[in-house]
Amino acid sequence: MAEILRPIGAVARALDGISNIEFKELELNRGQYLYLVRVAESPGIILERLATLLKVDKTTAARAIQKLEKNGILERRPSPTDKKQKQLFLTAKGATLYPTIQRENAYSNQVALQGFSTAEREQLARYLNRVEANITTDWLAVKHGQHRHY
Amino acid sequence: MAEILRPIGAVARALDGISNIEFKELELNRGQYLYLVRVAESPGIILERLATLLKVDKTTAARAIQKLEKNGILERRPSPTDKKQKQLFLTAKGATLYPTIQRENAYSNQVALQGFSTAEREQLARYLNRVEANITTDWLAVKHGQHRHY
DNA sequence: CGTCGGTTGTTGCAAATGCAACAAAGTTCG
DNA sequence: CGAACTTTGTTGCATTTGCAACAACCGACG
Repeated sequence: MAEILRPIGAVARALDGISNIEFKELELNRGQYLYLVRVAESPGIILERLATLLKVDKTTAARAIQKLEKNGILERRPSPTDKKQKQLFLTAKGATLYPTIQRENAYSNQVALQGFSTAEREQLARYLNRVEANITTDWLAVKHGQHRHY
Repeated sequence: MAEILRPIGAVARALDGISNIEFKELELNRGQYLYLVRVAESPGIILERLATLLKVDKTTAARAIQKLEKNGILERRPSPTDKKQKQLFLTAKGATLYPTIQRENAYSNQVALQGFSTAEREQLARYLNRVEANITTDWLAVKHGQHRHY
């Protein structure tokens, strides 16, 4: 059976490692760029949804967001419809960082896809979206305490 | 341009999160399973190579290995040919954990590839190996302090 | 031989990560 | 309504993670 776990893990760690090093000069700590871009693209998003999108623990996301808020990169506003929720928005300062992150990510994406034809790139993207959908179910289940039997 | 960074990151975090939760009952802490399987498959491997294979910082690998040694899961022996190097081997205890990890990983792999034909699975695996090769160069360069311009 | 660049491994910080356990607000349904 | 369950967010703790900086060894080249 074809094995995809290892290259996916290795590529993800490599790309994340590169980004973390490169974003130090933006004074972004490890992982923070992930949250920043998602808030930029979905203003008003809430913590729980962000954590689910990124597949990180909600407490991890909570603290990353606290840090970003303390550093003046994003702000939290109480949701008008649900007092539990806090909506997330970029500050002006945060908005200035977004294009740089995008440019870096686009570059890494391009490096990752070197030698791929347009058709291959699109096919790979479609495959990966299917894989993500496949694994999301199990991720949520295991996160919520369910046991898988194998 | 097709975007592959995000699904790769999300899938990797999801799979890693699942494995870490499931391997708690083997008394393996976060990430340790990665090192264990590689040592199982390449007895005598050294730290530096392990870190490069996994795309983690060598200090991270060093401490994971120290912990695994302390817990009696693997052992380090001085290399006969190079006094700098320490070769890694599983202990009997470590060897008993390997099949379980393999079974879990195979299951996750199968879940990830649900709905994929055999041909699609193989193609995706080939694509991912190409991506890994593409990104490894940049990862090594950035890790060694080089700047990319984009 | 000896020094000098590359390899391999280690500690010292500082920080992120995530499981438990909780709190508070919402929702469902008798 | 109101109790039970779910959603959303938070702290406490233990741990991993990784950049700097170092030390020891190797190998090549004058």
